[in-house]
Amino acid sequence: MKSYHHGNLKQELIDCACRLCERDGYTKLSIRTLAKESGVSQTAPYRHFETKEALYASVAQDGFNKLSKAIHVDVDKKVTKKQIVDMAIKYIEFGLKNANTYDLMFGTAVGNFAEYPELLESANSSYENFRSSFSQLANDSDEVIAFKCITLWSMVHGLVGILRKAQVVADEPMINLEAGPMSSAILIAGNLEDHLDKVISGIVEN
Amino acid sequence: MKSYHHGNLKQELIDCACRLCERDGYTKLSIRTLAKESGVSQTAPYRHFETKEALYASVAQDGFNKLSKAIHVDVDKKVTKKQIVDMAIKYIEFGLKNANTYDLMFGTAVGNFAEYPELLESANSSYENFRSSFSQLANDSDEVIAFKCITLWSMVHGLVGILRKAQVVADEPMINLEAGPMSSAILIAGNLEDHLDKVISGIVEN
DNA sequence: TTCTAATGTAAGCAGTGTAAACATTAATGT
DNA sequence: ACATTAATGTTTACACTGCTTACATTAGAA
Repeated sequence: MKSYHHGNLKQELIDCACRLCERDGYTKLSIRTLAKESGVSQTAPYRHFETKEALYASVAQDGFNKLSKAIHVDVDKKVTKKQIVDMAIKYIEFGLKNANTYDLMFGTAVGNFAEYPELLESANSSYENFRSSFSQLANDSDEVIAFKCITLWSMVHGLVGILRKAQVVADEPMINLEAGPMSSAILIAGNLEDHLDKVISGIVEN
Repeated sequence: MKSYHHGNLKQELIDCACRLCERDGYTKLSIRTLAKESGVSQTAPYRHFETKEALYASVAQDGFNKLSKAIHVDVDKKVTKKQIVDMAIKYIEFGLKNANTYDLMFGTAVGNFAEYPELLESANSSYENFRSSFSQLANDSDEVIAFKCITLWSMVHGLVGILRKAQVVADEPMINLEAGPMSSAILIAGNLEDHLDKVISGIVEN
């Protein structure tokens, strides 16, 4: 005995989309199967998402919120370099554990974040996590902070991409990643923490 | 007066696909329009590419070949740090100028390079460009070379991603990229070369 | 010259995003 | 309390997609 109105369809669609996107990759997601999964008609989702891209935007937003939590550093007290390194590792772990969602966040599936204000805010907020940590590390100008910040962000972002591709590009993978839980991948990638420490030192100590 | 057999369909399909992928993004490419563009029937392409992914693989392969040319450094003589920095800049320029193709090369559209041996070889060859340059820079073990190499590659790869997103993520773009020719974007991103030099120093000087 | 493999075509299936017209109900204003 | 409206659902349909199957043509090898 189900009522005509679902009651909480939008959130259920988002949750379901997040699950399916992460499981199968966002390209495999169809609005029709999503609707079926939620027990509504094929076109019901269009009452909540104007286009498929808008749905992607919601999934990406959820991803940025989770990323913010994952890399959060308490900035009440002064931030140490070690905390920055930890943050970098947390970031990379997030990118590897949530690879498909990460694609949605940083790929081209959502063309222009400005069209989705909530996504834009979540993305900016993730960036702000990076920025504020750096601002508590040394007495730099905003400009220098921004540059250090972007340099680190680029590095961890790039590492996520390369570590994922590494399994694929080479006959003998350049870094031997286990398929299993990614925390062990970090261990296997071995010197990663040392290297992050080294390169981050290069960034931090001007 | 056209003959039943096209004569050079495969290469024409690849060329056309490269053009359309770079212009509109690979998601917009359809095999049907590609066939129409080449004046053959809808299903003719399937005689040369088993699946759409196989077509993507050819486009990606072409991308890696172009990348190799773009970043090539003559390794007969000893390589200087400045040459490494130049290579990094060339890489970033390539990624920004050929953004859509770059997505195909490093995204998930082609799931497993090993299924496309020619693609795999081109990709490995690009990597080898990086590796051999580093090997001419200092007397490091293969392992150390590999790690330095991956570290730099990750950084420039990440920069490509972030510089592209930067225009989108923030209200005020973090780095003010011109939409025009990307060489000017590099100029506008201003301190980029300095920063590359700085961070690369951190990598290179162990 | 004949046979075969390579390469082309035609027709059709199952699935997609999304638009338009209509049905039901929750919320709102008097 | 009731009428109206806005929100949210359904039905139907269109144009498009990747891909399969069965068949047609022709280039090249035997």
